[in-house]
Amino acid sequence: MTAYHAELIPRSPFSFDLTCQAMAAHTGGPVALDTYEGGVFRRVLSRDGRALLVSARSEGSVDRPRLMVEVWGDAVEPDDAKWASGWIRHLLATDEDLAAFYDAVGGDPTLGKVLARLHGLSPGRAATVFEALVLSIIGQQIAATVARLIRADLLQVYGTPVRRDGATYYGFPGAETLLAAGTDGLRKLRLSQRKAEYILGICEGVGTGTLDLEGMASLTREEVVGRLVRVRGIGPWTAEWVLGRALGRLDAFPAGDLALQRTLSRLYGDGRSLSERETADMGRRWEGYQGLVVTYLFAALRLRLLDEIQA
DNA sequence: AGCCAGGCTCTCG
DNA sequence: CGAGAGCATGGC
Repeated sequence: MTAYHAELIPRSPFSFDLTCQAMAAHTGGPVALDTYEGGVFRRVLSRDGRALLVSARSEGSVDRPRLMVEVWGDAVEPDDAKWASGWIRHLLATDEDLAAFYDAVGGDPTLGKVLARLHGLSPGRAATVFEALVLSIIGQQIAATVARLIRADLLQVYGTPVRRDGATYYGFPGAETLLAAGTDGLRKLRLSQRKAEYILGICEGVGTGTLDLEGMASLTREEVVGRLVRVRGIGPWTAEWVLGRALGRLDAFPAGDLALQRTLSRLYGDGRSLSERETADMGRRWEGYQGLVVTYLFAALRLRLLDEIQA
């Protein structure tokens, strides 16, 4: 096995550490899709039927960011390094203009403190819409800890394993694989009957071509949400979540999200829990950047920064 | 033990 | 329209 490398220069400011931590939080667990250990971000992706391990580490700083990307695996070719670099740019959203975001919303004193603590955090993305969708459906309603356990089983049972230095990394299973797993296979992962049906329905649509998920990148926000919500199992929360997580839309805003409602209530409300409508109204304060605000609030929540910010 | 989790569909008024 | 039941499972 050999490896090839490529350099990648993100737009400044860019915090490799914060961005990778957030990625790992979204898809992590006992077995993770995006892993971040010892300063190395790793992810298994397929190219022409070859499962390759793509990794990145930082060789710069937040203000002078520079990443070294590596691609490793069977039958890897020099040309794969550029391909891997393109994926890291997508996954870690390395060319997002964070400075413009800070200018636009930094005037808000409460939010300003969050931005300062998370300077350079970029809104990382899922590799595909399909992946974001399946993971979102798994995460619907259930506690985050339970979702992590189910994700781990999904990867271990149906993912594409790549072994390196005694560790195993998993690529996300394709629609055909999950389709073959069937209802029984998915239920064994502790998914409800309905969630299994939702996921299989999506796999079927992807397989037959009636559901073009990856083509949604070129559509407007309204078009994407409109089409997604028509799919069984996808409601407003999932559609907005996928819009932000996979398509990188900075204005995606899952107003129905319980954790988001609680967080906004804590920071801006009177402690009373916010309704979905009130949450959506509040999102308009940050028109155009609501999704990025959500990224920052959830990161602050995970890192337990809200207590000190509130005080 | 019972209630709730980073929702959605279906049913019923 | 809006409201309510049911879903699976692990934590508290």
